[in-house]
Amino acid sequence: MRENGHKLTPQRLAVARILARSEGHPGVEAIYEQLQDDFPTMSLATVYRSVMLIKSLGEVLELGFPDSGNRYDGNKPYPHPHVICVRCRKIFDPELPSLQDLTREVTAASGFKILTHRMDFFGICRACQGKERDTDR
Amino acid sequence: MRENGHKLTPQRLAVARILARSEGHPGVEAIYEQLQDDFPTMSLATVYRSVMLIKSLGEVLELGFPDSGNRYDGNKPYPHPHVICVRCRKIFDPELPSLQDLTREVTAASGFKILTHRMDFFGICRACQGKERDTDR
DNA sequence: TTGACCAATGATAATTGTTATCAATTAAAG
DNA sequence: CTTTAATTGATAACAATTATCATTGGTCAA
Repeated sequence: MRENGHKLTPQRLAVARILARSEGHPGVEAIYEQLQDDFPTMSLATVYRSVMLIKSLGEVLELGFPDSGNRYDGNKPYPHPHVICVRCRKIFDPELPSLQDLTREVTAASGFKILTHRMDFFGICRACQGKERDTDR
Repeated sequence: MRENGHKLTPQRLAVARILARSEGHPGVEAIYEQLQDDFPTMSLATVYRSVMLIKSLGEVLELGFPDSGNRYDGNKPYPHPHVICVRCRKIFDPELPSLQDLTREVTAASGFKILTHRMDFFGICRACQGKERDTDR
């Protein structure tokens, strides 16, 4: 990761590293906690700023949720569908061949110049389906 | 609109009426402003509470955005795709035949029990494409 | 290598959209 | 009408994020 007129600080490097390596889609708080070992004095504000910068460089995809913090995907920093477990909050990336057809249809149906999109499916993951739930008792 | 153990107040009626009649997808603030004529003393909190109640009755769809207030759709209170203009913030409902295939693929690919979904396309609407933009000068 | 400058940091205040609190009001049932 | 619990209005509290500002520290030129 090289910079375009931005200073390369240890803090930024650390955040970028975490984003690049995380398989699950971490939130700012999760990133902050992972940094506690190596950077105990690092401010939460710096985590926000670093993530914002990396996002502006197009190296991370931001997944905003209105009721809970944003999550970040550093592995596929371009729009793609997500499947989210409403129980354990895990996020998966499904392969959806029909997606191509759909985006074509959107342009045709709306006349918009489409810039980006957001596609989230919410449900119960296989693991959580296995566990007993409240309604069973 | 009848109630299931909830009192029918003028405020709730007014909010429900606005939600049912609005073609554009209004936010709480927009609803609040429309109410100023008939209910000048009505509290913003009551707007929030009324919308929340109506949502819990399944009569309105909530569209949450992390950076800007939520918007509401009282005409189609079930999950469906939206096309949103990033310039004027207008929201349209496109017809997307491929949607059926896509939801099938999600279930197959993820193993999730899908409960709901959220599908937003962001771009520039036809009207805003016509207007000159900053980059032109 | 050193020094200076300006961007970045840390700590915290401010902000925004939303929910909670609570005394006063009012819809609903008798 | 009266009673009573739900609802309202006003405002405080809240959570996630952004802004502020004095201090620190990368970076680059000498």
